[in-house]
Amino acid sequence: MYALVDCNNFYVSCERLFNPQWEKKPVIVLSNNDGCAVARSEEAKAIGIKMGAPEFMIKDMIREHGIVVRSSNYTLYGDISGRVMRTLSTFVPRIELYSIDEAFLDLHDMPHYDLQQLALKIKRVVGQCVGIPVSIGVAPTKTLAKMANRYAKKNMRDIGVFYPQTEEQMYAMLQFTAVEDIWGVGGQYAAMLRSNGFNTAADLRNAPDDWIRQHMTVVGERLLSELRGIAAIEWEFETPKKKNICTSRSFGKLLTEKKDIREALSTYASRCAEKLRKQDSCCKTVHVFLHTNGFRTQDKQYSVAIDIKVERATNDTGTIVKYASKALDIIFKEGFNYVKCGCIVMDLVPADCIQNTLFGSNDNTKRKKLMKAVDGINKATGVKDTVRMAVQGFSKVYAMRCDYLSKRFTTNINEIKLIK
DNA sequence: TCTGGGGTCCTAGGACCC
DNA sequence: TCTGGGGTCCTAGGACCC
Repeated sequence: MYALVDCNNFYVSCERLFNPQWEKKPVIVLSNNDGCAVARSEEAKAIGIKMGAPEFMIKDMIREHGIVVRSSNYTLYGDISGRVMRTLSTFVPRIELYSIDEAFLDLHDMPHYDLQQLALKIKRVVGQCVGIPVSIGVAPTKTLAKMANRYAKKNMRDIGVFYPQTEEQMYAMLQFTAVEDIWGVGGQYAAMLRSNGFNTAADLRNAPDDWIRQHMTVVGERLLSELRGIAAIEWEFETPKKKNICTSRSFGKLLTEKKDIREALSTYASRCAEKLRKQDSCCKTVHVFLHTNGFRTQDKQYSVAIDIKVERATNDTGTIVKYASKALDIIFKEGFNYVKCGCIVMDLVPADCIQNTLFGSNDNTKRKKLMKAVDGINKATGVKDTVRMAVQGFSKVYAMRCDYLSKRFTTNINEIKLIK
């Protein structure tokens, strides 16, 4: 059996943790750059704030209803997430971290009759120890556990837990779940399924295998199996290493100057290098992209990307920043209002088996030590660019907007909550 | 004025090989 | 009129997730 534990309106719940006066009030959290609403309290949903609604388009609603608005504070959410996950780990032998606010728990060795009680207990303890409300779904496959979780949220709000134990309960859940609300079915497949008469998970469960195979490939085949209670999606207990690592941001304002974009890009490239070192990988390709704002129809548009193969797989900040900078020199064109750029490091290989180059010095012991020192200092200060490449600069003209940012209550000594 | 960021998997089709 | 068979590797694009 699987349990899927999902934190309710996670970012909003994190914000409320340190501002309990926002309980029962409509609260939303915005995406980077204060762009769109990405988390909404139940009250905000009730008012009609849609997922992904651009902030500037819901200004009136925000004012009228006195909605509390927050900028994204990933430092805070990441720390609270860690606390939730550690608490969950105390209940079961194995846990799969699925996202910042979700985890699958392995219940296979738990006494079968007790699972409902166990789920209730987990929910209660997470509430007591961390203060974050969660919902829990229990079922024989991951897809059904996700579905049970959603059912708990929608239909059993006060209990917050759902474990379909009879055929009738299972059928009620499948019947209740529209195809577009199934994990793994997005907008495209949902439209295709509905136009062929499959409207709910109950319909889909009975779909002919070969038809599904033909229209939804092997992904659909697995989905069908999962709906029928036979697990087709495996556990992933240890987080696999990333195959690509991307750092990109929209700029806080439109940029036209190459030097400003270079500062931004260098910062993103150096962040990529850090992430590489964190998972002990090196990259063989640096990919850089840059584009204008497609929403601004009055502007000339330009969107461009380039791959650069590196001579020798690397995770050295200076080297990756240099390649990214070279890429920018190739793709940048004067005369455009740029809105976003990013760096993606690709073709990752383990750091301990790097192919040396035939010519030139392959001894980079000093650079490795330097990077280790840089990472150490930046970690100790809690500020990622305490030590940075000169080219990253100090102007920060590209910096994101975040007008409603909370303190980093749990990770920065200068920002802890004052009681009195 | 103002519209997020970071990933994965799968397939079809082209390039290339013998 | 008629133009082989079989295989691998790579990439772009589409679908999905949070």
